[in-house]
Amino acid sequence: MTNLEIAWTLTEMADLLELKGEAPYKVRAYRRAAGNIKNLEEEVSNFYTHGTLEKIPGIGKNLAAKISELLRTGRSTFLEDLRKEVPPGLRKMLVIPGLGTRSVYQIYMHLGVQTLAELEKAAKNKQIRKLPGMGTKTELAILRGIRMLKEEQDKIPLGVALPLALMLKDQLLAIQGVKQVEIAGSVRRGCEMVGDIDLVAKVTPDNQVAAVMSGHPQVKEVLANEPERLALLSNLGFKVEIIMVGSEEFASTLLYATGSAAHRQKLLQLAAEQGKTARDIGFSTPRWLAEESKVLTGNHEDIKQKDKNKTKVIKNPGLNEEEVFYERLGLPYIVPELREDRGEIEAAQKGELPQLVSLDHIVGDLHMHTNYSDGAEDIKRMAMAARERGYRYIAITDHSRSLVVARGLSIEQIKAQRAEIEQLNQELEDITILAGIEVDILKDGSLDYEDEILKEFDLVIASVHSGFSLEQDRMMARVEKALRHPYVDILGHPTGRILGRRRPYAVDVKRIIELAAETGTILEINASPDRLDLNDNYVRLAKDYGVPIAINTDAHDLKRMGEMEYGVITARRGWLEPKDVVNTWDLDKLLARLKRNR
DNA sequence: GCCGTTTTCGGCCCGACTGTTTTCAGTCG
Repeated sequence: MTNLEIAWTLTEMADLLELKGEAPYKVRAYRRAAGNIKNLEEEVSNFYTHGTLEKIPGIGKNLAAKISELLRTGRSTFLEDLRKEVPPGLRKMLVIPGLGTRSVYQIYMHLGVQTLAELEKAAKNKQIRKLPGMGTKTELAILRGIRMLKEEQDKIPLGVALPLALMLKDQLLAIQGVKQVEIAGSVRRGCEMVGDIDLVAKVTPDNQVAAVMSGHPQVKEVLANEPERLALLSNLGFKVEIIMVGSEEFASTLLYATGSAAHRQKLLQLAAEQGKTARDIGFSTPRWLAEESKVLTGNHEDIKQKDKNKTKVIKNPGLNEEEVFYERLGLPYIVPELREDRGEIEAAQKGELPQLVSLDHIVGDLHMHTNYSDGAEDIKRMAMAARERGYRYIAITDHSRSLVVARGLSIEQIKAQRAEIEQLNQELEDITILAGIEVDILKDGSLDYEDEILKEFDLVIASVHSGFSLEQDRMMARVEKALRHPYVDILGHPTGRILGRRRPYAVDVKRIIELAAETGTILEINASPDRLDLNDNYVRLAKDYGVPIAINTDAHDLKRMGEMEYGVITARRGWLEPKDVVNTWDLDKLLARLKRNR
């Protein structure tokens, strides 16, 4: 059992215990344990083997016993008993903003509602407002929340899907008869939310993929087992699709399975314009998808069975061999992140594809928290970890005083932190620490410290952390005031969305981008895979307006500094080049660009 | 349920906002 699976199991226990009305500190202990395990570098099973589970922070005697049972048997009698007591369907309702455990349990007890469908029905039938402490507003919040959930349709964030896909890739490579594996589909394109995980494997006819993967400990159910296609449902509820083909079909299959459908369609259209058939360019629909694609694309020309004899055999097919298909259309290679039919084929034709930013270009991280506020590590450890990543600078940006939950900094703490940073800058070589702050934008648009304080920082990020439900006029006035502030260098997570959980607050993002351009404010791509805020489309718009972007992790611990990758993927999907991203610049150039120094 | 003692018990992130009430419980960050 993987750390992620254990963490998810503990989280389910926490949810069910909370629904049951258990003591809040007990519930929090489960959640903390889950969080610690999720972030753990080492496998929990190693601790188990050595009998040192209780060495893991937040794991005591009780939780160690529960984890031992999980690792020994793959099951938990404790959880199974809990599920009998509290219907697991109630957990999904907790995602609805405004509905907490007390309300969900009330609704269950009074109306017997156990699923989202039943909840929606009860709300539509005006049953909710009859319950004590609930009224029409709650009913509307429920219907709104269910609408949001329906939009997501069981999708999973890239931050969960990508690590899983990489792990599966490694595991597949270890199976007899597997020569190469690549991730495909929306994961490869870097979409922020994905429906399933697609992998394309180059195999020999006697491969053991189906046999091994069907019995895999993380597989809950085999959804389809065909000669060239294996569809699985994982324990965590994700769909995984493995396409198995021979060498000569690998590249075309990868291209096909990577999509997007719109991009594919456009390529075929271009081929037709050039008087070529799909077969001419070696881009015929794979057999395993022939039926499905009829529905997906409605294109009947190209879905005839592939004639292997007529397909040009490509030497050493692989990732780069996808280039051949583009070449045959007279195009340069188009990377997966751009394959969305958002003008990439036209740009390729004109030789105007962007030279996209990549992780290698990133030399700093301008948004991170320490144990001065709600981070887990001290400044030095964050700085050393950044240096190990090859960064040249970081900005420490803890929370401001209004954010009490996050232990926002008092004026005295700001001074103490500044002194410590100066000391560390003397001590540490090859990295510069900037003394920054993530200052709250208060409800009236004023900032959480006076200007005399703000001007002392090297860099200021301004973010909204309260009053999310202001209507658009007031919210925009608030953000505009912050953008116009002379000491605000970066606007943090500009829309405030949390994927699958919280909608963006009521802002006009286009207007924010215009204002950023006007005021010289940098906009953030918050790289946390829960946020990815700005998203790819707005990033592209910001680029069009010439607004520079900072890709920041907002890390609260060492591990999450690694989430830079997701921010970079989002930047690439937004067509950004290194020049558009301020934390690819050297420090002098960056500092000179800050509003305060201009 | 965990942790760290002041070592077997008491503290653990706390205050604002919202929707429901008419004094407050629940939710959220």
